Order: sequence, then structure tokens, then C-alpha cells
Amino acid sequence: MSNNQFRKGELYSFITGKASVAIARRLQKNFKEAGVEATVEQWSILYHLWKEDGRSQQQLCDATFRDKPSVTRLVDNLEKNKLVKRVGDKKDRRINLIYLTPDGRRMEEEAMRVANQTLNEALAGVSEKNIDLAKVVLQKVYDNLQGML
Amino acid sequence: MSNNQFRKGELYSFITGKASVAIARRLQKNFKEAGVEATVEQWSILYHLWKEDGRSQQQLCDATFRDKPSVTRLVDNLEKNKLVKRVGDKKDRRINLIYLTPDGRRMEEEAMRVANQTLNEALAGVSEKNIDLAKVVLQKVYDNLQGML
DNA sequence: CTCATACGGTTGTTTATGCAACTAATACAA
DNA sequence: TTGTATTAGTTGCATAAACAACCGTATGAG
Repeated sequence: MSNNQFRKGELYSFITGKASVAIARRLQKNFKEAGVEATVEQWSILYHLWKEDGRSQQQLCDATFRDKPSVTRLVDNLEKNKLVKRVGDKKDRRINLIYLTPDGRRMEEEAMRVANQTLNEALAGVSEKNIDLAKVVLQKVYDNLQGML
Repeated sequence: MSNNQFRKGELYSFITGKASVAIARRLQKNFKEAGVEATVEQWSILYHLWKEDGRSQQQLCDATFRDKPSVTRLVDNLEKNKLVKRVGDKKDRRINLIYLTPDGRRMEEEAMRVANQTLNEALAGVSEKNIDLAKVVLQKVYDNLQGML
């Protein structure tokens, strides 16, 4: 079980995820050039709010695969930059519902354009079939590691 | 070119690299349980020193795909934890050569065992063929984004 | 109803990243 | 040889992550 370390390929780059680091960096650079004033991490929160506004911080934790303190602070910064607003839930006073501001809504079109463009740069020359295959492998890795946390 | 956003699959998880985050978290957890006292990022530096000791910080930047300040600070912390030592190059006094201490060398066997075990957990149930294919796709993504930085 | 428990969120601490600006040493061209 | 550009590394600042400890609110068993 541990003698296949090299059959499994370059251990280091698999663990450190060079490709996804590269995508995140490029996306950040493209945001900057396009005048999208947000970090990639902030975008990852906004992305889910654009799909459905008014989610709780806990729902954003689940959606973005982050822990609660991380989301608290991302929302802090998004609020500071006037992109979202915390609104206490009337029914359950523990919950903060996060709503986009007009500025936050305005950002969607350009940010998603840049994100799609970035993904196209990243996947240039990779066939649909291989993209799907890679997705399946990465999902399997994710699933393998999720259950037993 | 931007109408294929959904053909390319779930944009968010591709960009955020859920799988590699999950691997890094699991590796950190496994290090802790095995008594390996290093962060995953520190391990990524040690990994290259175990392959070849006495590299410069610049070489470690290239090897680990990090910028110079990141490596400076990782080496700071590794030195603080007595795992490596900076030695000025005699020939070129700008260069720091980084050498493993006895503690740093001692850590190799257990850390690499845990890293391999973690990769096996992550890739359980994925065929060699699909692992190779995923590797090729990720390498292509990396290459696509490297040149034009 | 009450009290233990679970849940949602925040704060503190340490570690790490990216960018820009900087210093010191080297290389190289005029 | 001098002066400019390049290279190696460091520092400052802002953002983000993980973990533990914490607070207030809700829930549900007795």
C-alpha cells in the first residue's frame, strides 16, 4: 500500500495542487486588470450569493468548504467593501442572512465573465472528455477524504 | 468562447480546487496524529531538501511554486523549529543555502510515510489510468497559465 | 418549565500568501 | 573602472486559513 508511491505519480504536485493555485492566481490577476475589486476568496462567497441571495453564514460554509471563522471574516471584509450586508433572521436570532448590496449585484456580470474567461485560458487545448474525466477523479478524491473527517 | 461555461463543468469547484484543499487538510491531520511537527507548507520545503540538500532559497521558490517572501518566511519558521539552517554561500554572498539539521533529516522517513499514506487514502478506488489522465490535465492547466504570467 | 445539549456566529492566536518596496551583492557594458 | 542593471533575499502591509475557546440563542428530554 505504500510501495506504490511513485506509481501514483509526483506526490508533491498532487498534494500541493499547483494547478488550482495557478488558476486562483490568474483569476486574481484578471480581476485586477478588469477592475473587479474583490479577492478570489471573496468572489467565492459572492458566487453563491449570485446564485441565491440571502443565505446564512453556515450555508456559505458548506457551499464554499470553509470553516465558520473563515466565513465570518470573509463576510466582514465583504461588508467593509460594501458588497454584502448582514441581516439578522427574524425567526432564529442566531442566524445572519447575507444579502448582496447594489454594488455586490452590479459586480456579477463582469466577475463571472472574467471567471469564465480564466477557466477557458486554463483549460485551453484540453478535450471535453478529459475535462470530465479529471472532474470525476477530483470529485472522487474529495469524496474519499470527506466522510471520515 | 464564454458560452461554454457550463459545458466546462462546475466552475466554482474547479477554480477553488476543493480536492487539493481536502488533501492538504488530511495530510496536516495525519501529520499531527503521527507526531510529525510541521505544517504542510513546511513539509513542501523539506520534501525538496530531502531530495537534494543545500539548495538556495531561489531554487526552493522555483521548486515549490512560491514567491520569494513566502520562502523567506517558511525558512524562518523551519529555522525557528530547528529543522533547517541557513548557510551563506562562499562563492556568492547574496545566496543562502538551506541545509537540513539532524532533526530535519530525522523527520523524513515518518513524514514521507504519512504523505504516501495520505495520497493513498485520497486516490483510493481511482485507477492508475485515470490518475495519469488527471495528472496530464492538471499539468496542462498549469502549463497554460505559466508562460504568460 | 428547566436544564443540558446543539447550533450559529465571533474572537484570539499562529501560520501562510501576494504584492510592493527595499537592501546588498554581483554582473556586465561603456 | 565606473556606473547601471540584475539577482537574492528581506520587510511591511493586507488578506486569508486552521484550530480552540467562547457567547448567545434555540431545542428537546425529563
